[in-house]
Amino acid sequence: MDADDSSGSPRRIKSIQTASALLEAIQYLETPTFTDLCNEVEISKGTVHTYLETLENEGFIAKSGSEYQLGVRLVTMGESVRNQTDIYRAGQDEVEKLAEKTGEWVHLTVECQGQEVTLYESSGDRAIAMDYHLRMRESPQYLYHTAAGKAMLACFDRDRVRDLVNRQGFVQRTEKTITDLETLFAELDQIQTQGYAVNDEEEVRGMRSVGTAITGPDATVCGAISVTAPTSRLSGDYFESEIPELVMEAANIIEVNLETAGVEKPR
Amino acid sequence: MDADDSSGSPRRIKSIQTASALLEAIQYLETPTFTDLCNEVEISKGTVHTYLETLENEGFIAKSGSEYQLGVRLVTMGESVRNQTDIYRAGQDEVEKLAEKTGEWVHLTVECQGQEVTLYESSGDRAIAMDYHLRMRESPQYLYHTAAGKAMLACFDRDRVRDLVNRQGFVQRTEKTITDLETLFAELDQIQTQGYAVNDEEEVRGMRSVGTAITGPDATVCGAISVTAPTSRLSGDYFESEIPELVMEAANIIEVNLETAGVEKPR
DNA sequence: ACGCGAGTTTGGTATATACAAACCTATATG
DNA sequence: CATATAGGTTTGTATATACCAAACTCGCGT
Repeated sequence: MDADDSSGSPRRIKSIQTASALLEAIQYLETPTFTDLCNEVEISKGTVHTYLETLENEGFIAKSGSEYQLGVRLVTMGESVRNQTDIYRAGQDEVEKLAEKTGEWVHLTVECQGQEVTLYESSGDRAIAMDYHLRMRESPQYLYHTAAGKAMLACFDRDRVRDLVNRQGFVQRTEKTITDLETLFAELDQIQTQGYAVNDEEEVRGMRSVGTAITGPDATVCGAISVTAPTSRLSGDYFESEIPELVMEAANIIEVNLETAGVEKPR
Repeated sequence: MDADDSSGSPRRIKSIQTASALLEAIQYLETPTFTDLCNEVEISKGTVHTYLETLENEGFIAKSGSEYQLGVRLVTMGESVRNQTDIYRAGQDEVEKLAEKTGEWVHLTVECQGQEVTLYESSGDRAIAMDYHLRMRESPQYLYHTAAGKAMLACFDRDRVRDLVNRQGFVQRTEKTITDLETLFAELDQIQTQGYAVNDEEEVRGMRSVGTAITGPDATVCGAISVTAPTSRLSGDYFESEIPELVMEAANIIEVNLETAGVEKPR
C-alpha cells in the first residue's frame, strides 16, 4: 500500500518486495494458512503458491501441515546480525550487570527504519510481564513510545523527527502516550538537557522505564539502553535519580567499550 | 551452484533465489563491499546494485559506509521464529536448568534442511570456548558433526540419511570426524539402542558432547538437546552414564511439555 | 456418490529483469 | 595540475520470467 515511487525511479526488484510483503504477513498472522495469505496480499493464488514454494525452498519459511511460518534460517541470520553489531558485543555484559543490580528488565535497542528493535535483553530476578517483553522482541516499536526510543529521538535532528512522525502518525497506547509534536519536541528538549528519558506509563499502564542513548565515537546514535519496572517499584528518588544514574553509567561504559573496540555504527 | 532443476518444473521465483544467494554471501563474507559481492555472485554490476538497493529498502540488509551487512529486521524475524517454535518454549527452562546443573554449555537445536540450527543455548558457569559457540549460533552445522545432530539422524529413515549425506558429502573437521556411511550407520544403530549420542572430539579437538533427540507427540523428531564440555571434564563414568542420564531426563521433560502444550512440529 | 473448497498445475502474454555499456565521482598517479 | 583508474550508479533494451486466469486435482463432508 505504500507507494515509495518518489516520482523518479530508483529501480527495485518487484519480486523481492512481494516476497517481503509475504514474509511480513506470515510474521504478522502468526501461522497463516495458504488462503489466509491469499486474502492478505492482492496477488493471484497461483502466484502466491510459486512464491511460497520458493521461500520455503530457500529456508525463509516453513510449512507445517497446512500452516506457514517463518523459517529457521532466519534465526541463524538474526544471530549473525547481532554478533556483527558492535553495540551488542560492547553492551551485552553491561546489560546483564544492570539487570542484576536493579533486578528488573534491561533492554539494549537500536533504531531501524524509524522504529526500535531490541538487540538484547536481560531480566533481573524481580522482572515481570514476560509476555509483553516476548512480544516486544518480536515486533519493532515506535520510538516515541519508549524511554530508549525517546532518548534516541532526542539525539536526532528535529526535522528528521518530524519526518518520522509524519510518516508513522501517533498511535495512542495509553492515556499518557504522547500524541502531538509539540509535546514530543518539548520532551525531547528536556531529555537532551537532563541526559536521559523516562517513560511514565506511556506504552503500558503500570509500567515505567528510564532510558538513555548510546553514542558512537563519531557522535552518532548507535542505540539505547533502558530499565523497565512496574510503577510501584519505580518511583520517587529511585525513579528520578538513582536509576537514571545507573542507566547513564552503563551507557557510558558501553560507549567506552565501543570506543576501544573496532567501531562501526549499525544502520 | 546447486541445481534444483529436477528436470520437471516446480516453478520458482528466480529473483528470490538470487536475493537469497546475495543474503547468504553477505552473511558469509561478514561485511562485504559492493565489489566483493559482485565477485561472489555471477551477476552484472548493475543488477547487483538494484538487488542491494531493494534489499536495503526492505530492511533485510543495511549499508554502513561502503560495507553491507544483514539488516536488523532479521533479528526481529528470527525472534519471531523462536517464539513460535514449540520446542523453544517447551525447552528453554530445561536447557537453563541443565546448564546450571552441569555448569557446561547446553544447546537446544532443530534440524533445518539437513543441517542443525541452534534455537537456544545456555552456558553454565564453567563453560568455555565462547567464540566457538558464538560462531555455532550463526551458521548451521552438519548433523553428523555433533551429538545432537547424530541423535536426530538416528531417528531418521536411513534412506533419508543416505540422501542427505550424498548431497552434503563428508566434511572432515578433526581426525575423529565420521567420514563414511558405514561408520555413520553403525553409530546411528548404536545411538538408537542406547538412546543418546556422543560426540568425541569429532567436530572440535578437545571437546566432547552428549546429546539426545526430542520427539513430538506424533513421534517425529522435533529437535535435540546436548551438553558440551572439554574432554578433560567429560570422561569416565560421568561421560558414559551420568551426563547421558541428565540429558535424557531433560529431553523427556521437554517431550512432556510438548505433549501438554498446544503442539506443532517445526519444519 | 456427489459437490465443494482448498490447493496445485499449466498456457500465454505483458512486463520486470538483467546485461552491457555509458556515465558519474572520488582517489591515486604521472 | 592533468590524467588515469577503480568503485559505484544510471539507462536503454531484448528477453526471460512473473503473473493472471482458468483448468485441474485432491480430500472432505453430506
